[in-house]
Amino acid sequence: MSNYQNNKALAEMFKALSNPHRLVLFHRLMTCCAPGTKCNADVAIKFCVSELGEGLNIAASTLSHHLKALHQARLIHMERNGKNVECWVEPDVLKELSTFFNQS
Amino acid sequence: MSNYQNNKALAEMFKALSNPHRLVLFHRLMTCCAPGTKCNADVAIKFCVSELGEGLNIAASTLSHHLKALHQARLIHMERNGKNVECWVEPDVLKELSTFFNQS
DNA sequence: ACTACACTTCGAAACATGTCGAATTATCAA
DNA sequence: TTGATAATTCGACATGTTTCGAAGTGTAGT
Repeated sequence: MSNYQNNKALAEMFKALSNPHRLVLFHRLMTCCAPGTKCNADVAIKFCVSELGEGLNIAASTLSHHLKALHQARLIHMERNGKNVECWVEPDVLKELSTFFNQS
Repeated sequence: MSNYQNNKALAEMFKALSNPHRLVLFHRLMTCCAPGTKCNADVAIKFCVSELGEGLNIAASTLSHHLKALHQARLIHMERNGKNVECWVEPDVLKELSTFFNQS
């Protein structure tokens, strides 16, 4: 985290994860593999926006706003597929964040 | 991150790290060992409040406010020692955060 | 007791965030 | 082309954050 840009980018990731609703959304995308197995699949499981929001009891506009925030922080990817927009997490970002807290 | 309390506590940690100034402060405390060596010392290096704020160009009251936020999020420890207040990071919290992003 | 130093609390100002409903855009199917 | 479904943008409001200087608290030395 030596340079300023990196610090700013990291702070923006943490800001995106600082809201309980967004943290749930990210966690749903993050735990892409079967429980107990190591996540090393090349193809991440994708969720569409409305699927992700299930059980959260927030308006669709709020959900969209939160996912945009996660996307702008470069934590998740989003891609339109027909009527839906699919969201997923690339393993790279998990590795980056994991090693940040694990560094010497 | 299955239960609600854990989610809330994690979100509060990320909120504390979401401010660039606080992230710098935390990082200074976190990188307690010599560069390139694994941090496995039992005794964390401690900094007093004013030392931590060096070069950040923020008012003492702002610095105090930020450290309080890190402390309330359970990211850092604080203890008065004479005129100074010493701050440090316990390795446990780094491990917790590292494994969160590394989980299956 | 007085002073100096380190830090915290308070009050205020500017700014950012979370949330909603309504309106808008995008896509597909009939 | 019309309608249905999925998602986003907009405007508004309440609430929270960042920051400062001023004032207050705690500790050590004179």
